[in-house]
Amino acid sequence: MAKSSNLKTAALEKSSHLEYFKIAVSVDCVIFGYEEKELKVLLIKSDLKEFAGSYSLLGDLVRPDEDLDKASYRILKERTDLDDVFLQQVHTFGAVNRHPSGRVVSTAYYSLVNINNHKLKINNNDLRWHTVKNVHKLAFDHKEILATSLLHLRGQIEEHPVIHNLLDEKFSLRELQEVYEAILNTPLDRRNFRKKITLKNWLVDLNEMEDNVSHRPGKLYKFKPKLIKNNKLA
Amino acid sequence: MAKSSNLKTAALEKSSHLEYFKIAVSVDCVIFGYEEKELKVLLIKSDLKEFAGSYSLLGDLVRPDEDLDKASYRILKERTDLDDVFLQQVHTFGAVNRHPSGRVVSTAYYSLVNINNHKLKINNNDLRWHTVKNVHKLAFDHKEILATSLLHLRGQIEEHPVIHNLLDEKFSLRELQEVYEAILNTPLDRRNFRKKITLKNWLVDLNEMEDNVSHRPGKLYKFKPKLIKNNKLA
DNA sequence: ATGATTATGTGTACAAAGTACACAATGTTT
DNA sequence: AAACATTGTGTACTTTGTACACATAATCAT
Repeated sequence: MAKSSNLKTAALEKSSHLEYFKIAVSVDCVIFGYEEKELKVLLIKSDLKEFAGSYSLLGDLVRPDEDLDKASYRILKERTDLDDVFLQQVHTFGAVNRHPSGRVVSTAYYSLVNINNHKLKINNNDLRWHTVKNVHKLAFDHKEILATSLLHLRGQIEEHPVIHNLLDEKFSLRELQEVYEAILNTPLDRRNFRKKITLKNWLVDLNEMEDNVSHRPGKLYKFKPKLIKNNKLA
Repeated sequence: MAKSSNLKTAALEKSSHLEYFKIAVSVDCVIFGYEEKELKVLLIKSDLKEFAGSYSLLGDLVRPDEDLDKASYRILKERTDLDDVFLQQVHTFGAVNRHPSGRVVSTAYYSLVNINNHKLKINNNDLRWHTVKNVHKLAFDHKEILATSLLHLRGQIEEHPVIHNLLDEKFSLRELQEVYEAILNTPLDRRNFRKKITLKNWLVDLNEMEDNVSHRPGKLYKFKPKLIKNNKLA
């Protein structure tokens, strides 16, 4: 806590502005996953009486000595044990009455994780994956946060290869298309999808085939390693 | 301040989480204007000793009983006396040491105002318009906030008619193009610009001509009123 | 092993949008 | 009336988006 002396105008001197330090800052993480052709989101049963039975996003208060971005990583790490994850700020929600227990301004981050690679700290029924399409009510303003984050995600996947975070390293074009369809909630034309992906030039042909399907196997691809590295915020 | 009784887990009960209420929340407004073919930004001389001589964005702490969005309107109103203004959240900056006097998480908003219509509370030399291109150093992390907001603005003007906030009601296509060129910091082809604008279908031909130019006058246009109304955040 | 089933892999015709580029018309200044 | 400055306009080409059908490869059931 920098205590600066001789400020011309002590705009933030604690002693004279104590009333301003009555707002808490939190982070809410919208953690998207993908499984069985559905876009999922990780939710936890709310522990507040006001929202008994409701689910909410994973959030926590930001510590006074913790960067906002770091707080989002901490929350993700605590909940999923994931260390090296795609995470991006979406929006900050600051309505006065958005939290029943006090004034809390919350910054939303969204994340994409591969569900199968991380069946980790998610053991109990209070913390589990929900199909985004079926999420109708959430505690606090979390429904709005989820909706905003989903729109944000839909914009991102058109321009950036962030979607790789949801898939295994190797995947077929069908699998990739299914992820897009799940996120956009709309069917896509197969030939046009392949043309579009080809134009983006994101993929490497592995010269391997699927071997676990009960029909003609497709070719396997991966994302260009360079793109994946640039994907991280940190 | 809702004091809720019988919380299952009092995640935010003040008494037990006092240490979290040590973060202040502020809003910084990136107020863009346009004058003499240049994109401008409204800056104020910093009143903190650490940044003596530096300029900073217009910002203020958010009051405990004030919505985040409302705070940005208040700041704009206080500084420019503008009431009915385009304002949009950009990003939240939360590095621990971004403010020398304490922990302050700040949410940036950007705004577009017509400089000529609002020569208002800007009387003294500590608060004035600066050409964005010439802004090199700012107090705090405000250079980064400005840069982020400018990128955001560049994205917005391609998709939304927000630019009307910078112009008088009636304008020629040349004037409109000059605003785009100032914001994008690049020259545009006149014929292609006109085609693009025509396709967007944002303008109404007023069947009037410029009368204050010393050359062939251009036709005057205005933005469709419907678009302008949808422009506000409320 | 054969036929039915399922999913892969591919190309063309058309529409929409972006880009590069030049010349005649209109008003002002001298 | 000539020089100047700026408006207003269109075409050819490229790129991107969209609609759409058929042969091929592997599995499954009999």
